[in-house]
Amino acid sequence: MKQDIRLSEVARAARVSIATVSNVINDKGRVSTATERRVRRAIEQLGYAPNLLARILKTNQSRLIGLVIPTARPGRLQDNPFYWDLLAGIEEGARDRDFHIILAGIEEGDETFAFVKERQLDGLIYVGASEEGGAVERVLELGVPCVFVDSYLRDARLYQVCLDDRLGGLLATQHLLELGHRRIAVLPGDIAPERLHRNGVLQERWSGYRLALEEAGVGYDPRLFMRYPTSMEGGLQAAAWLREAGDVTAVFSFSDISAMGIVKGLRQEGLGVPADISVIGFDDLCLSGYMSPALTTVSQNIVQKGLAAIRLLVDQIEQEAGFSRKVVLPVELKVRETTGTPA
Amino acid sequence: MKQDIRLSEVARAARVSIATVSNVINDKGRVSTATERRVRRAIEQLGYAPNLLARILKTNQSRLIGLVIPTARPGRLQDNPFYWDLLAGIEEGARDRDFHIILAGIEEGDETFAFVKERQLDGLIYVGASEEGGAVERVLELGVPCVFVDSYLRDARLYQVCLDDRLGGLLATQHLLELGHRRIAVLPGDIAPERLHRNGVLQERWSGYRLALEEAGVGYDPRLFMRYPTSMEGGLQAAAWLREAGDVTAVFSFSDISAMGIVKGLRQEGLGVPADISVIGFDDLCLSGYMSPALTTVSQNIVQKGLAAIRLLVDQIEQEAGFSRKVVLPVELKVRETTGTPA
DNA sequence: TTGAAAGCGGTACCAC
DNA sequence: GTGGTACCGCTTTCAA
Repeated sequence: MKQDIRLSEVARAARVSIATVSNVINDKGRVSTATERRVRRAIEQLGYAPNLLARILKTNQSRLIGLVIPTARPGRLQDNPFYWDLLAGIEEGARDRDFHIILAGIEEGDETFAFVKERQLDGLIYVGASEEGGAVERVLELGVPCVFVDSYLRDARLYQVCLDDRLGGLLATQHLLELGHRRIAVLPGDIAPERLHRNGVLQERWSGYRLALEEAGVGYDPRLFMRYPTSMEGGLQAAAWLREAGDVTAVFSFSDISAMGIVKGLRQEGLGVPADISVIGFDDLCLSGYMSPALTTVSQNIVQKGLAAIRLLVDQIEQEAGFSRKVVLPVELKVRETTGTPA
Repeated sequence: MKQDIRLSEVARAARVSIATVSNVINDKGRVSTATERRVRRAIEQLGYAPNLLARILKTNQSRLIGLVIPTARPGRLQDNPFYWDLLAGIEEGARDRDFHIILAGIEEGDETFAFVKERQLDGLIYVGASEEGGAVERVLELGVPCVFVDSYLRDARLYQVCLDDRLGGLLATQHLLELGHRRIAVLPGDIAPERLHRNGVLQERWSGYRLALEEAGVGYDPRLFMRYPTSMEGGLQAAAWLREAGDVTAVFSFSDISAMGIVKGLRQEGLGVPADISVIGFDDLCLSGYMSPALTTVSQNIVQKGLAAIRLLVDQIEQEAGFSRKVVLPVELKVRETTGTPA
């Protein structure tokens, strides 16, 4: 659709030059009150809306932020309602600061990020980036402000938003220990123990788990390390394994979604939660508190996460150097119904 | 960030005019194979990416679609994971057709939709529009292709994607009737019976409910009409009411999210599901099948919904007039664990 | 205070 | 086939 009304027509209607109209629109000041009023009325009457594209072409500021989300990674987006909350926070924050969000689902392997230059994006929020595959390097090469959310990046120069994951791991494990559990299985996700250190988030939660164990003088048993995908399905598989294990009385899942699967699976196998096995998750999805039984979990404010990401990004874009490149959000233990004293 | 490499530099490197480079880029044909190769190599070597904004300014085609989502309406977005699935479908469809999605959370009351003209959007997908407040009229005035998803619009000229809601209502109710239930409560949402006709989706599901009752020769009792918000919280309230009602043996909730709340609430009140009361929902969220007990529901393919919306929109944008303005997606009854024979 | 005019980076028409 | 050039709609010097 073509521009129906443009600057020149407003100018004609107000009997001034286009430069003056432009000055009025951008509040440049140097316009007499009388003319300004004339111009504003003309704008009003004609229902003029400026063409941002033309403006961007000139100013190189698109006020457009790309939200980069790897798709088709099993156990991530499609399966995890977590992302909806995050998105809500990001959109809201962007709107408040007069930015728009452009959605970019990508295949991490072969994405060139051409759209960033093509559409002159002001910045990027990259959710769940991984260090592998080189996608992150390619993004950085673009030279565009970028914030990584829930990514597993060890480079301290990058802007990141994450949680106090270690504390979360600690709190969850301590809670189970205090209840009297000693055989506490752990489900980080679909990852081998020796690769845990490459994944910041999981590594931290893991450290918290180990730390709590140590403080309590409980030895760590590597056989209690489970490896299943971060999804409802993965939780189901973990439940089957738990049943075989026999002596495990509690599980710490690093995500609510798989914790839900575990609870579901355990019950299907005829085991009681928390009667036979206690389950604790991580995330506190909007649904977690409403399950039956309600899930005990480590809570994070996901909407806050989105807001923080936007803030960090906009500060970069507008050169307002923030103090820190990494925002660490707090966690909170929410004790509900899936944990109890061991049988 | 300023354009690092532009057409003119590619032209210089390839020793041709910018017009020729443009012709190569846009596959206009009229270029000799030799020059084309030279140009392509220059593009490659310089890492040139065209500036879409400049192109759009000239061609008026932004290949950008606005996804309009009313925010802050309780019981909608924030609370309902449903939208995440929808979004995934829309983004995927858009990507396949080389469009990008720009997210626009709006307050339905006072949104002017200025961003549509400002950013020269090619089209709009409006999720959950309501006939009230005049937002729809304002959108239509823009003269931009538009598709309404899950909106309650009676104007047959509008492009819409929805479900076979009536069939869904019919199937759900028939299922309960066949199990032997006679006192079947219904929870459409936070809406009065006399206003139901203004809301296409709910009205249709309602018709299905009434129809099934009629076919089975079961009289309709208006006291079984519940009115609570479409959210987990609303379901909880409904559960409290059900307990008071006493003789109700089954409930049909028009959304999974409130059905989950009902199940949760009922159990808290000490009632068994489905032992005392059967519950059936509508949506089939990704989590619904994994709850304990798993929710019986009317299933819709939400991702398909997103894809259909994009198709309908792109057909409009590219003038490929489709047959029909309204796409009605199928529903399917998924019998799981929350329904059974009455006590 | 106001206006004329030179771009921003492309597209497309029209000569050659 | 190829190149010159007039726009697209706005911002921004620089003069008047």
